[in-house]
Amino acid sequence: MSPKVGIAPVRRRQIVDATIRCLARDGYSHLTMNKVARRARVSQGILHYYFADKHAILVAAMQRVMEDLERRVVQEARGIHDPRRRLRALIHACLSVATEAREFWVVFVEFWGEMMHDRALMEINADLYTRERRLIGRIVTRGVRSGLFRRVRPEQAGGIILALVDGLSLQLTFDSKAFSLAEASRFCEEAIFRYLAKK
Amino acid sequence: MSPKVGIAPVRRRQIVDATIRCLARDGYSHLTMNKVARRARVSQGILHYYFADKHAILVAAMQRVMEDLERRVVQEARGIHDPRRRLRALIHACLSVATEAREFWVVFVEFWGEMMHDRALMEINADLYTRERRLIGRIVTRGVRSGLFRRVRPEQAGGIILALVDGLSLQLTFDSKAFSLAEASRFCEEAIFRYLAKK
DNA sequence: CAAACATAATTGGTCAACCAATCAAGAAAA
DNA sequence: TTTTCTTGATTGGTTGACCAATTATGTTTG
Repeated sequence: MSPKVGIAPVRRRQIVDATIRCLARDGYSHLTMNKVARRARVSQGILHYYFADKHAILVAAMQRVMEDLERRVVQEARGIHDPRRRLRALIHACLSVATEAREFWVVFVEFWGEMMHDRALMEINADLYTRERRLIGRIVTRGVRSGLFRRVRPEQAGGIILALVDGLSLQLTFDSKAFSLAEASRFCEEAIFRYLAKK
Repeated sequence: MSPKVGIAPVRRRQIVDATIRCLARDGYSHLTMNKVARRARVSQGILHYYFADKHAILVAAMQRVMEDLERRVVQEARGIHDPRRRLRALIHACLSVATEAREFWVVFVEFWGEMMHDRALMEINADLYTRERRLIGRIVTRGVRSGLFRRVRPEQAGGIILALVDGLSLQLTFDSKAFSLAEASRFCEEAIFRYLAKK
């Protein structure tokens, strides 16, 4: 009645993974269905069996990239209770994505460019950032309650920290001579802790 | 001996402008020579008369976007002598690009995605950012000498401030419900002045 | 001054390559 | 056998690039 049970999600993942690898390798403007099919080791036809069209594949790819990035960040800061150390871990996790998980970061940045002309992609991204701001906001709130940080709006602090991390990641990526990951980490921590310092 | 002298730069500019408007309107992945030609009100053939290929047009377009952005920022902070006010003006200039000169900002972000796979574009961008870091660095140095700011590495401060501005511009662009330009300006100034504050 | 000339600028059409999407037909699992 | 999966060839359409022919604009010369 239902042959090859459970193959659908496997195939979908296979296709999305191949898409991400293609994007990382050749960029958005050189992405073709043929390349994706070859990299996923399936026929062209099957792409349209599992996805309505190219755009649907891109939406799924962006979803996976965002998901992966979020998991990476959440996981890195988990298990640490001291807000200062937790923030430090989170900053390091975010920044090291740009250098160590370059593939993912490249695709992430590429999506920013496309988002501007694609409501569906824009919303996926906006949701991620709202969650991230809140996540960071909660860490900061804890620090305020513990008397470590000055009183500050959690969402605002989240926005600032996220902005700083994104901006430094960008410079780290496309201008590698400017400063190293270690330096960027130090700068970032210093700026953030001064921002959060009590007087 | 040389008919229509001086028309070449005019045409080139015409073509590059049309390219930028196309990018702002439809995005990188939908950019075609035909669209550019139509928007520039010239024939398709002439594009290849003035530029070797599509890539050459894109390089010229990126150069113009970067140039324009830099001019805008430099101009805004000129004539102000107090380092604090100057920094404030610069921050506002950068952030308002994302909202008021949305077209330019959109194209700017689109180029980030393509840069990753294009050495020529990457270098144009790296040069701009080096100059911007130094520009900001000089303002900060002045503030240090005047005793307004704590002692800090100029290039590092430039990197931090630029990162914060870029990151906030991004959130401002693709998540307009998060905060307004005015709020972003305040957050940014607060964070930076706390970062530069003595003790 | 004007006719002949030289070269730059511009056009519109052509073309091979490539693209996303479709489909008929068959393979594989239940 | 029936249903789901999978293939690979095909389709109609688009793309960037190229080019021969034409036009516009100066220069030179008689």
